[in-house]
Amino acid sequence: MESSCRAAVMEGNMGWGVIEEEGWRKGPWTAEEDRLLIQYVRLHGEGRWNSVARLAGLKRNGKSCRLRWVNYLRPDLKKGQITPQEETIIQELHARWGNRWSTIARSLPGRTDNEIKNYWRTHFKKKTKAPSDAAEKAKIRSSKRQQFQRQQQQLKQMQIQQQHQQQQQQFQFNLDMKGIINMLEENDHRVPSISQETQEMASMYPNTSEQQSYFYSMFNANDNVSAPESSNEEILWDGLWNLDDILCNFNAASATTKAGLHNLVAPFC
DNA sequence: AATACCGCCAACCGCTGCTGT
DNA sequence: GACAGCAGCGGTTGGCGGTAT
Repeated sequence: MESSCRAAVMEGNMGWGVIEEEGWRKGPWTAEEDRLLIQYVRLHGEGRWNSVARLAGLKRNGKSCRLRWVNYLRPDLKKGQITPQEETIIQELHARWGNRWSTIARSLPGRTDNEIKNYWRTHFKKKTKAPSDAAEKAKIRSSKRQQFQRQQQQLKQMQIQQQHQQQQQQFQFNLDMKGIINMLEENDHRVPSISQETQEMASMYPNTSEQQSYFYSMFNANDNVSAPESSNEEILWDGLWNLDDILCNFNAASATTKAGLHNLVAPFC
């Protein structure tokens, strides 16, 4: 919103928003263009970006539309400054993966590769000014990485499938949790301490051991209760941030009330 | 008060890899 | 297997706004 206004202002002031030879508009997006793009994605979903111009009546090329959506309009984007936890994760992951911004972004839900890239450039690049042959070293690292990636790819695909199945189970579990919360609200009595409660909640699902262990890992991370083990490093890192997020919410909702419990479950929905 | 500098961010560009034919 | 089209990625650019001089 703010940016759209700013964009519109920029366009007005600077005469940007050029029409290319091919007829594509360039430069800052207007509020109207944003509206059309959002409408298009609602109707047709993400993807097929080259159809956007035709179907949505936008004079933007597919690339531009995709970028605008991914970096700014997506509803699941996290607004606001990078938190210290996120900063730590960015540093860790950059040390691990280098400039693979999209990979890093996948571990920071709601953050875009562009955002992380920009953040890194402005916050860390100066601090970590490398020797002159850094580019060469990076190339070598990159080729090694690609080799490694190919080897891992097949394994990864299998793991992704497994992960997807787990997510579906988790989604169902969250729906169940909502139901429980509704029940609690109906009963309208004070909720006991969160730790005790998590055990009670989990015990309500005696036949779904996976859900139970996941639940324990989320809410009892501070109590040294073992989380489900993952053999895959990336899944582990993906989970790391989610866990951080949950713990933040846990602290914020530390009042042992039903409202607090609401906040704990909300991030999954 | 003027201006130089810097951080931030949106957007573009070129390249690469994937997928369908 | 070759090719074309497309999506995605990383690098780069350029303007705005805040701060220092």
